[in-house]
Order: sequence, then structure tokens, then C-alpha cells
Amino acid sequence: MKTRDEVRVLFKEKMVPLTHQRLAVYEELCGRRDHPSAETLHVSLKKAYPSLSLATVYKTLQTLHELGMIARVDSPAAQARFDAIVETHHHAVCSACGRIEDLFDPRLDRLAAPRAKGFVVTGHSVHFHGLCAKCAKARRTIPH
Amino acid sequence: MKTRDEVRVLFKEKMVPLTHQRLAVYEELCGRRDHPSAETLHVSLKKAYPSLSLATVYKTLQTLHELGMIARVDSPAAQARFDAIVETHHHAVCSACGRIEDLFDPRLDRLAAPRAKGFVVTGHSVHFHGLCAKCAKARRTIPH
DNA sequence: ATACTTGCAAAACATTTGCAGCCGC
DNA sequence: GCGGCTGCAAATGTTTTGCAAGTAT
Repeated sequence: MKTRDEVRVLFKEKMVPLTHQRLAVYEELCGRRDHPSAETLHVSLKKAYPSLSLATVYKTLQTLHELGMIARVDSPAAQARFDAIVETHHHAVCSACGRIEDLFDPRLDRLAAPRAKGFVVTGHSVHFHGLCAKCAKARRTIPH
Repeated sequence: MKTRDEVRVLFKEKMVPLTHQRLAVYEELCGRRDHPSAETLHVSLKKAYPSLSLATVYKTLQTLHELGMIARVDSPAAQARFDAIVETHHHAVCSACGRIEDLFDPRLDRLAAPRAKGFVVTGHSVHFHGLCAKCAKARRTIPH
């Protein structure tokens, strides 16, 4: 969690205007640990900022994400993707093209269950993210 | 990958009618390793089954998933969820209520990168799934 | 025969976009 | 003042649903 002044500096560094809405969204998100959706944030913020629109929340979340100030939990793909292999395995997801590769590695299958109080673990999955061979090559060939 | 007869037995065991469409969706999914979306599967299947509707593909994928014959990759939540903590950490996701808890465990941060040919890893995340304390308790109190 | 499924179309969501007017810097 | 942001509304894209007609067992 950053102080309001640290946030101000971050925005100035990146040459991105800091508006009331952006500050409000960021502070609301910092104030909760339940990983809210855009919709949920919007509902909460409406109380203090009745004119705030849902579209602005979406745009702001995207901006904050690009600034590296917030993270998205889970899937980089909005759309569900399916797999005929139900046995335990893991995935490498390409951030550039969305390609998903299977990984079979017994070491990844044997991770210790978390010591979260009361959470009953039935399984786990590991996602590596990065660039697939094709996209990594393309990026080396044509930088920027 | 299961043979057509094994699939037939599986459906019979579960008392679920096996239709041409279901067999087609399952065999198409088994035949590819690119983790297609419902839409992608529908496009491919249209060639052989022009009358197959997208809604049926969705319903079939749901059915196959409930039978444990296929897996969904990634997020159990369709909707994006956000996190103000950008430092490396991991998550426990409740399958019942969707609650997402943070996990901080340095052992999970130091996983070996996959030996997939050419994949450039920039990071990884671990999701444990199961039941949160609340849902686990509810299920013990009122079984079924 | 009959219960369950399919296909169609429409609805329900989640998210993005275009644009006029407003606001931070 | 100016460029970028906001809010509105409409568009887009994905997934779900209701229902009449068809089909597997």
C-alpha cells in the first residue's frame, strides 16, 4: 500500500494525470483484501462518488495495471479455454498470443498445501507466464 | 484420451445420454492440444456438423466438465478480479463461493522454470483450489 | 414412449468504445 | 488553454436461458 503522496509521484513520473476517480479506485482497492471485480468496486465507490461510471472504473483499472500498481488475479484470457487432459499438469501461457502449452513436471505436482486457516485444498495449478518460442523470436527480430 | 467405447461406458455409468454432438465435441477436444475456446471448437466442428449450434457446444462442455472428462484452464471466475498487492504472492480460490485468499510463501516463489522448448518465462503464479473455511464448515454441517 | 437434448433466438453479463463536455496541470 | 479524462450510451463479445421440435435408450 502506498501513501497518497507516493501515488502522486508515481503518476507524475509516468506523465499520467492523477484524477479524483483514479485515486478513489486505487485507495478503495488498497483498502480491501477480497480481490473485487470492477463491478464490485463500482458499487462500493458509488456511495462516496455517485457520479462515477463503471466505464471509468474499467479504464482506471487498466491504467493502474499498466502502471504496475495493481495486479489481475488469474486468467489473462477472458474467455474460458478447455483441456481434454484431466490428469494433473500445469501450463505455460504466452502473454503475447495467448497460446497455452502443457507442462508435465512431477515437482510441480507436489507443492505443499498452504497454511491458510481452515482452507481445504483439493488441488492446485501452476501457470508460468512469458513468451512462447514463436513470440519470443518475433520480439527479438523486430524489437519494440 | 479415451476410446469411443470407454466414453460410451462413462456416459452410461453417469446415466447421461451420449449424443452425436457430445461425442463430436469430446473427440475434437481430444484431438487438439491448443486448449481451444468454445467458439474455436464450434468453428472447427461446423465443417463436419454444419447444424451444430454454439449453445450446444457450451452445454456440452459444461456436461463433460461435470463428468470430470475435461478441464477448464485458468480462472474459475469469468470476471476479472483485481489485487492491490503487486509483490509476488499466490492465491487460494474457493470453488464454492469464489472467495480468493492471498498466500505468501517463499517456497512457491522459487519454482523451477519449465523446460518447454523456447518459452521465455517472466513469472508464475500458483492457485490452490478447494473450499474456504466458511464453505468447508457449511458443507460439514449440511452435507449434500 | 418419454425424458433429455438440440437448435434457434433472445437475454444476460462483462467489457470496450465513441464522443461531447469537463478538469487537472 | 490543451490534452487527456469522464460519463453516458451504444456496441461488442461471451455465455446462458427458454422453448418447440427432435432423438437416444
